[in-house]
Amino acid sequence: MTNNFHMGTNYLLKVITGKWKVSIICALGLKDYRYLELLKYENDVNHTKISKKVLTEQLNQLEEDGIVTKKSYGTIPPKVVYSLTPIGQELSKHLINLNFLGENLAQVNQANISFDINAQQVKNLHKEEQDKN
Amino acid sequence: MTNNFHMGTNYLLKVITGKWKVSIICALGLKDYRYLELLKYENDVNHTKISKKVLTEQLNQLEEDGIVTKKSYGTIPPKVVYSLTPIGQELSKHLINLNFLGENLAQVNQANISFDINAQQVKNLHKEEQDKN
DNA sequence: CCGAATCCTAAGCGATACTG
DNA sequence: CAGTATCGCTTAGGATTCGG
Repeated sequence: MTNNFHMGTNYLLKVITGKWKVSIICALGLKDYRYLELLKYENDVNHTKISKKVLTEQLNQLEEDGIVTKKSYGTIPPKVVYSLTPIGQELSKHLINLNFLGENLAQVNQANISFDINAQQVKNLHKEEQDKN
Repeated sequence: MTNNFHMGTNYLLKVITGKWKVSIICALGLKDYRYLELLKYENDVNHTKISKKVLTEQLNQLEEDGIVTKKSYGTIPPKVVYSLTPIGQELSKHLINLNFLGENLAQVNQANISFDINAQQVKNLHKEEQDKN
């Protein structure tokens, strides 16, 4: 065992670090998605809002890193379908395996396992409330 | 299977996201470390420099998240020893399991798997060169 | 020897508006 | 439908200095 026995792990972590990437990979592990369909799914399952800009960013990075592929049908209106590469499929299985350990840890830590909303989003919620009045 | 089958994974990822955390966990998986000893180890194995502030931050977060524990001997000069919790031990095994997949992915992507140095560090290297002249 | 305090920069994320 | 472009806020990480 060399000194660098964790470098592969580190690289992998870098590839999947990003607020929505795990969620995206796990979603695509079950079925392929079109762009807006995926956007809607992410919003629903995580009970918060992901912007199109960020979804595009994360998908592009995952594509660049060999986790997802996209197929564009040259139609109008456009149709683009995202799916996992073989290695992306394998990764999604590993991620789901980690879920049990993560839930276990969250329970020990008495942590809230749902998605966080940040300060800016709280401000916006406040603003929405005020705009109603 | 609920819609939230990846939330535990996401929580776990959040806990281990941080430039040095994987490296720290894997190191402590092999043996316990004192503070400066760990600092030196991280610098050596990653061929770059980790500041004491950041090491302290990451250790504190890992402690708060139930991955590491520290034991202070009340001596002068101080002696503090860091080690993994049981769940931290389990985590380190999972991380090492991911190493193969990560190396595999890096090879497919023809990516350089070593630690990156960032723009600021490049600037500092330049500065050092210039200061010699 | 083991940190805490301060200051700084770069990157990530989000809201919103616009386009082929 | 599937994205870009622009802007602003927040956070992570690093350099450096000080303290018990």
